[in-house]
Amino acid sequence: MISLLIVEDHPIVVEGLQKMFRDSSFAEVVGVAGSGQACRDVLRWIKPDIILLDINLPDINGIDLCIEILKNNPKQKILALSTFDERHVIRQMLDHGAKGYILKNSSPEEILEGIKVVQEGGKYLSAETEEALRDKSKNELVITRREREILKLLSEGFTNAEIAEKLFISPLTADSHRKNLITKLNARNTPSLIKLAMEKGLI
Amino acid sequence: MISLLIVEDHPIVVEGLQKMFRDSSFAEVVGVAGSGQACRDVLRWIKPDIILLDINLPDINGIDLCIEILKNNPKQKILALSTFDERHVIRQMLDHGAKGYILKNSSPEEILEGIKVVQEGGKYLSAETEEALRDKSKNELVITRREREILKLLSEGFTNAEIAEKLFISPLTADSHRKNLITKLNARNTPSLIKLAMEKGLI
DNA sequence: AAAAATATCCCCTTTTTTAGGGATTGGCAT
DNA sequence: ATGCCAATCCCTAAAAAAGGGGATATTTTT
Repeated sequence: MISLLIVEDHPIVVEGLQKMFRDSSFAEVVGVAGSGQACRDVLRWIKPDIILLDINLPDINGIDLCIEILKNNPKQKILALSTFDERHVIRQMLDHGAKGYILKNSSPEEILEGIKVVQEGGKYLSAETEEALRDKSKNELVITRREREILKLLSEGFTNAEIAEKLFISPLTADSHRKNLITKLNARNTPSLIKLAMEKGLI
Repeated sequence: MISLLIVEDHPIVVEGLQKMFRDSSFAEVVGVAGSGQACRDVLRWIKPDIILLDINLPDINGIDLCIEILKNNPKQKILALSTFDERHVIRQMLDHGAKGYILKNSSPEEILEGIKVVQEGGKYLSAETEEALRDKSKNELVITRREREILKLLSEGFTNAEIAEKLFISPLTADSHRKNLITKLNARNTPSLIKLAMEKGLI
C-alpha cells in the first residue's frame, strides 16, 4: 500500500482525491495539509511514500515548499499538482527534484498511474504537460538573470534611463537588454513584451 | 431535494463535490458536464434547480456560458465556482445574473450553505469573495468597453496608429483612450499599464 | 585553456509615446 | 429635458522606444 500525503488547500479537491484513493486498491491517504505550515507539522510525525503537492498554497508557493521538503529529506517523492496555467512552474518543480507533475484536470486513471510510476522510482508527467514542456523547449525561451531584472523594472514602468540608474549601468545597456528581450519573446514592442512575459510567468 | 448540475472539467473537483452532496441530505447531483458543449447538451434534457458553473472551461469562458444559459432560461439559478485569482470575473458573473459565487477553497459547509441560500431565492457570496469585492469597489476601477478593447490591442503590441486603423478611429482617439487607461490604473506608462491590467484581470 | 554565453557599451534615424492641455458629439438615465 | 459620461478628435514639444547596426569585456561552461 502506497501512503500519500495530500497538501492542498481546496477542500473539494481534497475530497475528490480521497474518494479516488479509497476506490483504488494500492494507495491510501495518510495525511492532509491545507497549507505549507500544516505540511511541515504533518511531516514531523508522518513519513508518506509520496507527497501530492499543490502549487498554490495560501502561505508558501509550491516550489519553495518542494525545495524545503527535499532539503530535509532528499529521498522524499513529490508529485506536483496544479492547474494548467502554470507551465513555467513545472520546469522549476522538476528541476528542483519533484518526481512528476499532474494536472488537476487529468483523469483519475492518469493520476493513479502517476502515483504508481513515481512509487516505482520513475518520473511521471501528464500527457498534456509533456506537450506543454515540448512547446517550451521548442521555443527555447531562456532568459538571463539580468534580463529578468530588466523585465521586472520595465513592467513597473521604469524607462531605460531610470533602469540604468537603478542598476548602475548605461542606459544603452538597459536598452540592449530590452531589445534582446523583445527579440527573444518575439514581441512587437515593450507593452506586448510585458504581456508575453506575464503569460509565460517570467514576471 | 435540490437538483444540481455540475459544470466542471476537473474530475477531481467533480468527485469532491459529488461526495459532498451525497453526504448531505438536501441536494443531489443530477448531471455533470465537463465542457460548455456538454453543458448545453445536458440542459436539453435536464432542468436542474441550480447549476454549479466553473469559470474555467476548456471550450468557453464561464461568463459567456452564463449569459447563454440565462438567455435560454432566465430563471435558471447559477452559482459560479472558481479559484481565487479571478475576482474580476466575479463582478461580471453577478452582473450577468449569476446568483452567487463560491470559491473552490471554501469549506463544504459554506458551499452547502450557498446552495441553500440560492435555492431559497437569495444571493450567496463566499466570505472571502465579499472582501475581494469590497476591495475592488474601493479601488473603483471602472473601465469602459472601448478602453478594454484598446487595452487588448495595446497588449498585443499595436501602436496608436494601428489601433486607430483597426477600429476606424483617429490615432488621437486611440491615444486618448490609452492615456485615460494609464490615468485610471495609475500606471506610469504603457508597459506598466499592461502589467497592472493583467494583474487585475482586465486582459 | 578555449569556447560560448552574458553583460556591457556605442551610434544613427525614424517612429512612437508622454504630458500637458481642450473641445465636441451622441446616448442613456433620471 | 437635461445632465453626465463615453467616445470622439485636436494641439505642441519633449522624451522615449524601435530598428538597425557593431564591439569589447567578463563570466560560465565545456
